[in-house]
Amino acid sequence: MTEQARRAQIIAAAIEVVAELGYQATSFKRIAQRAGLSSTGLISYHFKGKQELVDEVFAEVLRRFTTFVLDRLDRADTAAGELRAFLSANLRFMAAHRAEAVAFLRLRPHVSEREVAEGDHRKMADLLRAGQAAGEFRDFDPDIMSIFLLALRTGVLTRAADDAAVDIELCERELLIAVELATRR
Amino acid sequence: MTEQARRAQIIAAAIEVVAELGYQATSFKRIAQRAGLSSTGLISYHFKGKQELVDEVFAEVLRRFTTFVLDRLDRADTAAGELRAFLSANLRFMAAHRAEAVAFLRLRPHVSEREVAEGDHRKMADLLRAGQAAGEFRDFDPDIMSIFLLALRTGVLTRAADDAAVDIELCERELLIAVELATRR
Amino acid sequence: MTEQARRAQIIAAAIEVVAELGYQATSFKRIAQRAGLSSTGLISYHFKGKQELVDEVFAEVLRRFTTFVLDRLDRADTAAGELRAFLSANLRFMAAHRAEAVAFLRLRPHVSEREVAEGDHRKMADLLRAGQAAGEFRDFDPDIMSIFLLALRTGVLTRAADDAAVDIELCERELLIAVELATRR
Amino acid sequence: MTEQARRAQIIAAAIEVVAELGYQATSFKRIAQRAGLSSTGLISYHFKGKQELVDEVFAEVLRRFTTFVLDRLDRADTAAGELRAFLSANLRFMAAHRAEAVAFLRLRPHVSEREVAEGDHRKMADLLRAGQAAGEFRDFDPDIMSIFLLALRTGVLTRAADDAAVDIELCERELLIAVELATRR
DNA sequence: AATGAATGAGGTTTCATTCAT
DNA sequence: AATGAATGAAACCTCATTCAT
Repeated sequence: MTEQARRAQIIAAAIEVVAELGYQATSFKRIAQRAGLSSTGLISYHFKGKQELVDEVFAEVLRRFTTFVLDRLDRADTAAGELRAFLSANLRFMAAHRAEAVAFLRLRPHVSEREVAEGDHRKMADLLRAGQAAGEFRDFDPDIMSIFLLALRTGVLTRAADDAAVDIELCERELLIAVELATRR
Repeated sequence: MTEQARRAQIIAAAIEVVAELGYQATSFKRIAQRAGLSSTGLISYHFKGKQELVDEVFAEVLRRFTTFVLDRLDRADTAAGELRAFLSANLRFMAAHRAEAVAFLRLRPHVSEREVAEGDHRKMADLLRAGQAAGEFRDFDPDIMSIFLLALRTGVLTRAADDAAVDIELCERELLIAVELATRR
Repeated sequence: MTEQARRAQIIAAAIEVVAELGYQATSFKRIAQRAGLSSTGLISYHFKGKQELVDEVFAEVLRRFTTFVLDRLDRADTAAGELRAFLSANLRFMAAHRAEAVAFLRLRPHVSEREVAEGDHRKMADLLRAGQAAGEFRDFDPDIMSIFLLALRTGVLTRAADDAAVDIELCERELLIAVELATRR
Repeated sequence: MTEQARRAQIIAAAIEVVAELGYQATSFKRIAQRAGLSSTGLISYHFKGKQELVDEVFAEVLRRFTTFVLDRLDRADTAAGELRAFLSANLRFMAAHRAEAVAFLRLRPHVSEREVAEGDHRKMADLLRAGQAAGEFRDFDPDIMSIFLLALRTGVLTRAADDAAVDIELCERELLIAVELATRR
């Protein structure tokens, strides 16, 4: 088996275990069992340590998340449209890729480089500034509003992660309305 | 020393440790050191197990949090006013009682009865419904809006917990405006 | 069992294991077996880590070694006499306390503070200087001669540790003569 | 690549690693990294096990050491002269080939056949006996004096290995004087 | 009520060695 | 001859919990 394939297999198993049992209960032993590996030594063979594994798992999830969102962003031609598309895509990711979304939320506090886990803030603030410059948004503080919008994103995802009964489509509709009201000129 | 006093002492130490080092690094050993206890056995003696300790610590923090917030809710005579007071009080709790607030955020995912950690939702939804009945709020889904508002509360607190440089008063002002816009009739 | 007694027991077991199997093969598991402990965790309970254990074991051996030697030093009234007594006592320690002596040699390279393991050099050089000042010794470089004398001490002990057939009393007589010739005025 | 060349390459890397990091930290992994090998399996392929590798590395270092010393022994025409040349050459080996000298000292305790590591003793005793027969040396026990002289050799080298600031030439001069005094008729 | 030593399971990690290719 | 992934034992260490005193 090739290095890349094995790493991918381990990462996939880790995502599942984290999503099901949470970060705390995610041990090398459980990942190895889930992946059908013969020993935990194999994980150490492919990853320098637990932190590297966590970082790579998170990076992989983030990559899929980002790709998913970006794919749904290109059609937007206004800042407000882009913001709507961003929020919609975020919620839909939970519906379409539950395990990854849950793993994303659970791993975030344990990623070694905080920057990676919070990479969205700057981009979001820039988008808001652009929308203000274009006259689409009212005159709020873009850095603070960025905190609000990402808090909404994360909070709704967390709620959906905790309670599978949450109606994500309904959340999406209501969220778009509320954000529109809170940001428009 | 009385049973109650001992438990309070242990809980106080646990709050500090959780706030400083996070849930993961919070072991009986560290709590005992912080509290100046002679043995971790003393913790096991007063609490049935780690989960009970965690639950009680969270309950205690939640009690203080709730008291703090309720104290600032009395004066409100409208639903919108109460909502504003609730949000303000929440943010101010972080400024006034940082350790408790951080412990609250860090313990929440590990509390055994989910109900406890999310007790706010029903009350918030009821408040929103009352406001809608009184014609103060527009016609959103109160359960969903409740998710949003608590997501904002938690997200802003989390951000402030991670980054002490966040200007909580500015957040408060902007948050009240945004929520007003998103909820008013 | 009291803390002190347990530590002493573990240290005693460690001395035996190191003397018999060498540093490399000295694991917590083997020490625990030798001491009749239920688990290696007990060692970690009494010593912060392996390095602390090693350091304490060495310190204990060194203490016994030093006491043994000092007890045989006080009768000397000249520097040359003290030097002879020192060398004699060193060799006799091997004969009288073989396990400690072997452990001393085997642990020395792994002690964390080099200073401790090489504490003799300064004192030896001082003794040599005193002897030169008193006209007992010829005009060698005392720091270098100190290296030679301790090299002789260590080398002979090492030889005796490796080969139990070495006649230590004969070594002692010959060593005193050789050192006398090499150092006298 | 030829078998012999590969073994030599591995041995060379092992010498460096042992000299730099000590025996304990010398793993197949580090040797492979140092040698630029693709896998630790290659080491196992060329050496039956770790012990064989250690033995061969030591044998190789010993060979170079011996050659170096023997090259400087030819000119001596008396036993005393040969002894002086031997000691000088030993100290100079450290100055000229530090890595090999340090590896020699660090590997010696781990060589499987003790005989190899202590091969010098018999030859040294023979030299001493010859010197006594020729009337150059006084009437000491040659086997014991052999222990002393090799202890001096090893001790000084060890000291120089631990502390690069030791002045080897000064040691050499002082050593020759001391040994002359201790052995001459 | 309190102590503090003891327990044993479980964690991550390193290691020499093996094996299919 | 070489590769590099795989193996499984063994290492040290931390943990919550138990228990005799």
